Amino acid sequence: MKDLRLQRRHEKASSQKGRDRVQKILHATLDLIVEEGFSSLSMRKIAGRCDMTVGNLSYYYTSKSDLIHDLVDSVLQGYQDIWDPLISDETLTAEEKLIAFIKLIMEDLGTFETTRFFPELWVMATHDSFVCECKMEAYKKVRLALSRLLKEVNPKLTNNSIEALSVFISASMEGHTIFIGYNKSCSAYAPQALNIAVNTFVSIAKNLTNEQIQTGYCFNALND
Amino acid sequence: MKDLRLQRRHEKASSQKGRDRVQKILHATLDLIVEEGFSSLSMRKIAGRCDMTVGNLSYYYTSKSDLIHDLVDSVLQGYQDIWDPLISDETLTAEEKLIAFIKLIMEDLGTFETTRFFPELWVMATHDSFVCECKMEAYKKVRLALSRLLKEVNPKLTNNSIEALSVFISASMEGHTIFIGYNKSCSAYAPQALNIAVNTFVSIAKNLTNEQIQTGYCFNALND
Amino acid sequence: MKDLRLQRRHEKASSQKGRDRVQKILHATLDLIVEEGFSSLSMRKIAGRCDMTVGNLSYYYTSKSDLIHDLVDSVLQGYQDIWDPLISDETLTAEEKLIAFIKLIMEDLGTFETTRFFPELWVMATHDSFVCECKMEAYKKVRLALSRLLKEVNPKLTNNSIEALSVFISASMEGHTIFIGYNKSCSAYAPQALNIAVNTFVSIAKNLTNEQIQTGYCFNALND
Amino acid sequence: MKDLRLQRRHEKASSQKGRDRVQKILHATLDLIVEEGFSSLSMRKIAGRCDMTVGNLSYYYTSKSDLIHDLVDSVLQGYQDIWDPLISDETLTAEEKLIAFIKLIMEDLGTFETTRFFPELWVMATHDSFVCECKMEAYKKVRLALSRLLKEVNPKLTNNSIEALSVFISASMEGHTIFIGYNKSCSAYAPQALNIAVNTFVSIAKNLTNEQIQTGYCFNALND
DNA sequence: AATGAATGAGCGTTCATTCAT
DNA sequence: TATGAATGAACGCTCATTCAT
Repeated sequence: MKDLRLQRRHEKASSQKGRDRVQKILHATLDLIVEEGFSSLSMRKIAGRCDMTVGNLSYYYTSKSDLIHDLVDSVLQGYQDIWDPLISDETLTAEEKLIAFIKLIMEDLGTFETTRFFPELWVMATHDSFVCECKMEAYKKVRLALSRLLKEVNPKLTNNSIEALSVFISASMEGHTIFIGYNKSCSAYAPQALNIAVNTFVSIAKNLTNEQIQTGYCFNALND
Repeated sequence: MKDLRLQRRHEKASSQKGRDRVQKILHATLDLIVEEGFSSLSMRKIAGRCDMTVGNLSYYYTSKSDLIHDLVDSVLQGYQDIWDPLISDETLTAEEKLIAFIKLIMEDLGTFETTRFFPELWVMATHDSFVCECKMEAYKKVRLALSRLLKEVNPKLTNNSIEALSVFISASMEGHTIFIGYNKSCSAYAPQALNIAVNTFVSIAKNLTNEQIQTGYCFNALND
Repeated sequence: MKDLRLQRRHEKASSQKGRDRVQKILHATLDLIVEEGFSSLSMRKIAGRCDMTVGNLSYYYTSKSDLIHDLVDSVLQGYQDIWDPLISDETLTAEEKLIAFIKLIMEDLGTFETTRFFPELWVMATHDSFVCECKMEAYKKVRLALSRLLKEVNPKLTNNSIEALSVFISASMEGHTIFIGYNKSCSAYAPQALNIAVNTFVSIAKNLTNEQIQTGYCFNALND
Repeated sequence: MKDLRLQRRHEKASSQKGRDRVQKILHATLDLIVEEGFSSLSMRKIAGRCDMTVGNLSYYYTSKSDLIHDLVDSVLQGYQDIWDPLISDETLTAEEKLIAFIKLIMEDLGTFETTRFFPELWVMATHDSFVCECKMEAYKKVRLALSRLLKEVNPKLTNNSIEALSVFISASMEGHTIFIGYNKSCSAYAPQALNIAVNTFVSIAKNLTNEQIQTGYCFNALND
């Protein structure tokens, strides 16, 4: 996630210095989460990374959860900024966009930051309703974009089927984080996994029927 | 994960009382991780749940990580115990086993404990090499079982393709934890996701070619 | 050790309040070691003596050993500050300085703080390399000063003999700590011990030969 | 102190097994003190060294201080057993015994166990009256033996002068522990220190006058 | 004689937070 | 804006001791 911009509209970010400080804090926090995990994150460590005192850090963020919330919001917005141009690219067909989107996500999830950040996010979201909200919103946007593409590719599917398919494709891609993510045990299979993903997702987008999605498994339904 | 048995061969488990205590500790620990998350787990909380003193808890587990390791090992073994009978069931064909296995996992991942435990496990594994080892071993066994079934279903695939497919299917299923897991935002789509999963995984198991897996996406490759 | 000044150049000693606090902490720590021994010293006791919380104490000294090291360094420097003026006093002859130095040390070792602190230091040094280093350095300086005086008093001695003599005199004096130190069982003999020490050390400084030091005991060697 | 025998007349030492156990405990305790210091000694560590449980250790020694007291008593008695034969050896003159005694002590203090144990003893004695009593008694016996020899060597000295001289010689020798003891910074000077000690102590035993001891330093008193 | 189990206090350390300056 | 200082609670862990069996 090289291009991740943590741009905040923080209240203390009125002056240039304030904006810089907030940026520094957010980057330091993200780095620490990604390197050492959320569970060992502390205000002291963040302040240390920024060469500031704890007291001063408290000036910018009244509480730890304030900071976490701002960070999560900011990081997820950063991803949004990467996806958006692709989704709204009018030079591509729906299928091309679908393939490009799959590639984008599957490749991003192999980067160090994404591999480390998202599992932390999933856990944080379980125990923090604000983070949960942010996470849900972000994933919802992904599914919405996906749904639009799927609808175009296979107009016969009902809205419910489309949405179910979006969930399946999103979930399947995200799941790869912990298998072919950065330095994970199956990283070697990342290229093949991408191939399988593209082939599979495009194929089911085109061929899966409402009946298969809603009623269950019909032997040989897909391949005759 | 209703049947999860945390049976430990702990050194202090020589007497009945010792064995009971260890069981109680492991269950309390699992409950706490599942309810409040690993990052807020403390020896004091565990001891409190077991109506024992911290000192006494320390008698059974010298260190917190000792306890965590025993727990993780124990929980993952519990899953093994659920999968094993199915994998070795000789009354079913490979395809039937594959379908049953997919169902087993997709349904289990909707239970409260699994939904909560696994994301915590993924995070723990990132920062604890023993937990990482356990996790990898457990997933490896799943992929091994999967690979055997896939080989039977589609003997034309090379070992590398088989393994890549195992990774893809495992990852795709695991990914559903955070979407259709217990009380997650897409839980309503759990039945459809299962249908899609079964249809999709069986289909790609049968029809995907080595070329598609190894070389990339060929337009219309799957559906003509 | 009445004049012992625990002047620290501690990082937290930038403001007056910080400097005062650090002083208070060091004094409290020294007092506790001297009264109750190093083995029963605790951060809580130190904080209690200073009317501060443990948390605040930790603000000044990140770890217990940090504090101990600063203390030891500081105390030993304090002794240095007492000896130095005497050693460099140009109004006295070497013999007069030697006598004055012996008196200074033998009398100091009868004070409560010295009697109690040094045995603790010897033990600490055995199990803490930093303390060991400090101790060695301090004693080395004493022997160096002693060696210079001895060389002047008896120029015929080789450097090795001089140093051996310094070791002997230092060791002999230090050993009195546990016999004629404050409230020790032989405190009553302190005046006589001082007399013997002065007479003996001056005598051997003047009369001992390289041969006696290097080769061993020659009957009647000293007294004819 | 290779020959150190820790022979106890412990109440539990009625049976052979009981005696063996007590021996094992005492040796383990001494080893731990010598290796890691009294301040880090714990019942657990002792029990561990003896391959017994804490509970069983408590059967032999009701409390930690019980054990320490028994150990100290036992160790000091062990030294006594080494000195006694020399002191009562009737084939030697007083001066020869004096020299032998000095050598015995100065050489013993270079052994690992003595170097480590005695400083710990000095510190323990400061904060434990029983240990203090034991230590005083042991040193008293040394001084008594020394006094007898000194009286023979120099009958003109008054009892007070004799005792003062004993204190001086004892203290001087003991002080060498922390300078030329096992692995100490001046260990290289051990041979010379022994030479100086023998020459010096024999010389002052023969030549020091009551006046020098009681009244102070008279210039050139010793050497004309 | 020996074990396993338990207690309760204490340890050094880290923490988020607060606040005067 | 920024610092230094302080609090009070919690952390994982070790300890001597006790006691039923």
